[in-house]
Amino acid sequence: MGAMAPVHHHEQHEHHDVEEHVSAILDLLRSDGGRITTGRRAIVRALLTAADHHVTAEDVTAAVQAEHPDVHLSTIYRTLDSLERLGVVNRVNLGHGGAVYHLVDHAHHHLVCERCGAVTEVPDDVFDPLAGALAARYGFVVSPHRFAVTGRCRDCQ
Amino acid sequence: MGAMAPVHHHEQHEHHDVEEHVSAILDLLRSDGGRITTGRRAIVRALLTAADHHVTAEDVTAAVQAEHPDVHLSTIYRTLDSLERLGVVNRVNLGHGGAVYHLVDHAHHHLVCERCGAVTEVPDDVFDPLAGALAARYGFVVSPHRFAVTGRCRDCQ
DNA sequence: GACCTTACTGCGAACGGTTGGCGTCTGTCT
DNA sequence: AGACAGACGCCAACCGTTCGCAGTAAGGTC
Repeated sequence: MGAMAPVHHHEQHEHHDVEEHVSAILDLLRSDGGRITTGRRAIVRALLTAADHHVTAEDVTAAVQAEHPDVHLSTIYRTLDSLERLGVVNRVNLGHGGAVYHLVDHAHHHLVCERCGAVTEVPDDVFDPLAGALAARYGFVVSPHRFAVTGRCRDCQ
Repeated sequence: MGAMAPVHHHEQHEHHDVEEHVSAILDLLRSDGGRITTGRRAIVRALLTAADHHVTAEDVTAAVQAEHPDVHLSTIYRTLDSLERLGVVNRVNLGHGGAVYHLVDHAHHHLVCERCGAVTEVPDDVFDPLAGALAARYGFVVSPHRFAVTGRCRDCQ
């Protein structure tokens, strides 16, 4: 059995991880004086299992409402807000359309194509020299992952 | 006389420059098939004489309406839009509140403090290494001055 | 200078994303 | 179990911006 269904085991394992992670985040929420509701649990789960790392409030709403139709949009905003304050997610304003959220441990910056709208993730280290220079010259500490760089992607030159 | 009122002369000179600059931009607008109206002239003048380099559509509206009260907000948006297409101004989304516009020849990037909202201008060259790295690694060409970097300014650490 | 085309205008309504107030409900601590 | 503080659904308002409309006027052409 073990050798016959490794993928299945793997999925179980991932599922287990997700639930554990969900609980950890909810605990964080509770230890901050917050309360745990089914809505919040679903929102956190949606964040952890999102196909894309960049989800809009609308994306989260769709995922959550698939299972819990009466979780209201404003609840999603409020919960995402709480999660951001707790440092669980980052909210990034990509400039066009709504903001996107992603987990802080998916640390990266964003390149947004002003033509086709494509979002490219780039690792932090590309920005390190810039961050260093800004800190040294201006005393300005860049907030990690809070901003997007606009330009033209490879395909849209 | 010349030695007695240099400032006055200087102001006259600046004023002359501004009107010349206004005309140059309006000519650009016309040569693109556009038309010149008192509203547009006032909008361009407002841009050129703005105290701050970063003006919101509201700022422009206030300045324009001081002299021409019936120039409508939507006209300002439309004109700023045209000017951006012509490459006269850049529109920058600072993330909070409205977008700001500035002349392209005031080339700079923006550091926005997420705490106090202060905007620091930084010269292009600080970003050159980053822009080079993004172009080399991702084929991504950064749009000059279209984005803002979020973080904490020196006073808000 | 009159004319005609077409762009620009003021107006106001609508948009999209987000926030706020309300009264009710429900976790959580004791 | 009871009490209190959050969180909830609902929905209206918010802000910056865009759009459609009908009217006006700029600027090339004769």
